[in-house]
Amino acid sequence: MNKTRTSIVDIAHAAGVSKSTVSLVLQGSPLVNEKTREKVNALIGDLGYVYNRGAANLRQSRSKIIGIVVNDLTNSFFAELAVGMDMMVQSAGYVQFLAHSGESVDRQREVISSMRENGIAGLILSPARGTEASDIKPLADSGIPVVLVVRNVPGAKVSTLLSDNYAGAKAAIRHLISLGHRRIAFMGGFADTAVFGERLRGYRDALAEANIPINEKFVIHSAPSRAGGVAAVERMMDFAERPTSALCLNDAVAFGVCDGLRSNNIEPGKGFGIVGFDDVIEAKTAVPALTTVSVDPQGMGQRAAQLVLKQINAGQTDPESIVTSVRLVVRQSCGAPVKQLEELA
Amino acid sequence: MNKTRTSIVDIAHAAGVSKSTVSLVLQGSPLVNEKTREKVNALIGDLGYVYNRGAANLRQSRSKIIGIVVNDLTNSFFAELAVGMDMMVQSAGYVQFLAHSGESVDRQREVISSMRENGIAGLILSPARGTEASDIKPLADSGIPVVLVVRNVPGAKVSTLLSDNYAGAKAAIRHLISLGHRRIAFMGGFADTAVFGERLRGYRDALAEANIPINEKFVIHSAPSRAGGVAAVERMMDFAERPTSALCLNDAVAFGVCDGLRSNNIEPGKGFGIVGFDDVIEAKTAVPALTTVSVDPQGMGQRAAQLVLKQINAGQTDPESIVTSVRLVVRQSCGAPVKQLEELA
DNA sequence: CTGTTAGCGCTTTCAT
DNA sequence: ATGAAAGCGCTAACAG
Repeated sequence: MNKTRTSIVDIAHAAGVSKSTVSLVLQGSPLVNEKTREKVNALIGDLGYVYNRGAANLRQSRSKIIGIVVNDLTNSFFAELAVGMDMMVQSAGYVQFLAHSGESVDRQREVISSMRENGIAGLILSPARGTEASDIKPLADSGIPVVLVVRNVPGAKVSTLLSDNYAGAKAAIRHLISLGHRRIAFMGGFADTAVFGERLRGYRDALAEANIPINEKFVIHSAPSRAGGVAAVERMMDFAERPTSALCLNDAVAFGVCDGLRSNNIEPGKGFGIVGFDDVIEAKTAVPALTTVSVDPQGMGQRAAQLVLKQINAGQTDPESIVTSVRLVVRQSCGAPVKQLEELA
Repeated sequence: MNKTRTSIVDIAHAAGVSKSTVSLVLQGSPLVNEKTREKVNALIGDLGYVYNRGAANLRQSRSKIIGIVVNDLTNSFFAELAVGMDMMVQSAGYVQFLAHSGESVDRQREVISSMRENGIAGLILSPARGTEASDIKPLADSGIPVVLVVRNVPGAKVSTLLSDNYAGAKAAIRHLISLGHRRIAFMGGFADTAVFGERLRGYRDALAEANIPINEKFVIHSAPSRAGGVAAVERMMDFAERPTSALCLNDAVAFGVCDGLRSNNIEPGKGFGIVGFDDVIEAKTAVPALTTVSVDPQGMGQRAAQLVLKQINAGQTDPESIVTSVRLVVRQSCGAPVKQLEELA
């Protein structure tokens, strides 16, 4: 209703004190007389005063706003990630600008610069595909902490949270072993990406750890796609001694493996154990029964938020630190998870 | 790096002009000499100046920030909603505080008040269950436009966007009719909620419109749940003349109907046409093949954003207006949509 | 076309 | 324990 919001001087005037005193009350300073404090607080309620954080920010030249840019909020993985961040940010008394880049680097650039103008104290970025170091350089250089999540940006000297592919693969294989499997394949992908290498290494080490000799034929290379999954199964069908289960490079491959098995009259989950890395590529399509390995997105979000907050409070970003190793969990999606080996058809 | 960001006076000084002139350049005023403008713009680039929108907001006592609070970002419906809002908000040159209340009214209250202190120009709220008019009253009273989406808050005198249940049901029935169906059931729910009434009315009117006599037995009441869907099918199996398709009260019922059909050896989508209202209750579980009627969440988000923006620009909220009727679309989820009647088994 | 001046609402020495 | 005064970075009259 009011043309101008009631301000600190309004209530100072009404209380017959100076605005400095009111400011002290607002900050909960112990220096102020109990009576004055009460009077002031009463007036604050009566006049419907609301603190103007923008003015305070200007004066102190710092803010309690953190920026979050997510490449695809539509993908439930990233939505969960955002929720995790939200939790930490709020409980630290901050607010967040949260924007969706839709995998557009242009959009992302605009949004980041807009957030910068609005005075964010830190930024968490789940980068759009194709993001370059130069996209975040100005921000980082100006002393605003930046934390990258989920995806790496080559050349960017900022803290980054990535999932631990090695540990994830290891966990998956241990899971299969614990269910009685010994002939376990690794399906999908080619040795041309870091991700493939890390996951395969986890596969090898977990098998070695269990004294299971590695059958090199069981590492079945194929396109890291649904079609690739089908192809891998076709390859496998020719083996004299077939695997009883597989770790798939990602969920797309896992879906393809399901397809391939079905067309060979094997029921996935029942006739063959599958664990897929959950990269949530196809999260929007129907999810078949599957056991997946994935990072806990909310947990990752929380950690990311904690990290920016820490850097903000530290007053300076230590741009060299590259953080990794997010805990991975084995979880079941709906339907048929991998069964004990004995129960398989 | 710099202790203090370079400001308008720094570049004014460097350019040998006054800060007012720089300000004018920043605002793209035509009053300023071409040469000066160029010089200033050059300096802006060189000195790495970034506009301090907070200061401007303070001076003008208005902001280009809008607040969005969503009850559950984890639910893909609301995530899409948020994305739709994001689109409009950004392209209008605004930024958004976006927070997740997790269905907690307390959390929601905190978040709203925090946003208020941070000077939002408007608020879009997808209210947590149990939200009361008093939760938004102070904001609205202070002249900040508030728009409610998806859920109503009784007693709140603010603009509200709800889905049009009547039109949705009508669209669904027309769709089934266009596929050749004439014996169409309405499954799930009891006549105790407004939603049920509206959807049933749409069902009736669409049938009437096509001169299809209504068979009251085809309105099969049951719990509005998955179990209720199963029950409805069981009931239907006893009919001498069975329906060939159904509109289900919501997706939960629709899933149950699928279950029920399968246990009677009827393949849903192939042997029986199903359209469900997509309330996205089970969006996080596997989605069976289904044709659904739902509001387009992104579209709804966009409309909500347009509405707040309009009210912000109008300079005053017209608190009486209650907007409804969001367009509903018939869409197919993955798998088997409803077939032409002739193709049914 | 450009400079001067006066704040926006708050915090923060520095006095008192 | 409280007040006076200066100033954060910007805009908006109003002069010139």
